Amino acid sequence: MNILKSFVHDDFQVVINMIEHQKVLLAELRGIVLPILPTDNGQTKLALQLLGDILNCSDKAISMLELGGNTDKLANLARGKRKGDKHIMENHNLEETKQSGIKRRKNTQDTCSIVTQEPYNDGHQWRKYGHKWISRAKHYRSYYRCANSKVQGCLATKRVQQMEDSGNGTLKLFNVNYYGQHICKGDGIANPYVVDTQHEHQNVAPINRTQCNSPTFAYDSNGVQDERFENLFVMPNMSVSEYLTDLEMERAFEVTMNSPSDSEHWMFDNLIRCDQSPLCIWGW
DNA sequence: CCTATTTGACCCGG
DNA sequence: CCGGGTCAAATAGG
Repeated sequence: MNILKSFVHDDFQVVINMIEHQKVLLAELRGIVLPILPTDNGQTKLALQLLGDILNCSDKAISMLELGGNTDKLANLARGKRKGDKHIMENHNLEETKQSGIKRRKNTQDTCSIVTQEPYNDGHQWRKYGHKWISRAKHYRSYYRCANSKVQGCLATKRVQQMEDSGNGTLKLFNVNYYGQHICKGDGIANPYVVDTQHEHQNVAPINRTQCNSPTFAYDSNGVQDERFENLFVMPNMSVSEYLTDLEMERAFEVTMNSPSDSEHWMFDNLIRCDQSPLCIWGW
């Protein structure tokens, strides 16, 4: 007999909420620990991996609870496959499997992707030039290029794609892919303010995971964060996604990217910068 | 009126 | 042929 069957819907929801809270606490802990950990250190990497594993376990637990004790689905999930729900696994592995799917990318060099729970400001001003429904991802994908692309010929572009949510609809993940380096100077920076994450991290939830195309930093399915993004923070405390619909979240992304007035609400990476701009997300 | 965004069409690689 | 990336005309908003 499945013990889960004795749970009613509300019981599951309580547990889900607890796990969600646990994730938030873990994120806060991560924000506290990361700045004091030495970089280029094996133990630091191990710690990051463990944190990622814990988050991953939480996500899986939530997914299982979302299935509400359906033993068949649960068994399939445990085996890593779900009948009639193939797209969910495909979405989950979208970034890994897309290598063969991506076509006609002009500058596939200097790519970098960031997965964030919230819209975040990367410090650059972007102009949207496309918006397309991606069938495999079951969400729209937005295409942006640097606002200085015309004036300064900056070729930097980015792609914002909502990923599958955590299952209970309250956690929306966005995968932000960057292509090409910024060659623009100054004007493209949407926000001149930089919050010192070394001192402001107490109340923020750090980003979960990142990915870069460097061969030495292959994507880790366990969510191990690239050390170059250790201090990339997202919106503090509360989750915007708790209040917004998909479209509103999309809009929030756009507004955030272009609204300097929101500066005090967002934190930026203070490590990942390039020569051209103090806020350039590139650093290599 | 100018600028930014939206959106359908087109292009291209697999 | 299909899916994904980009273009550019139409539209919205200041």
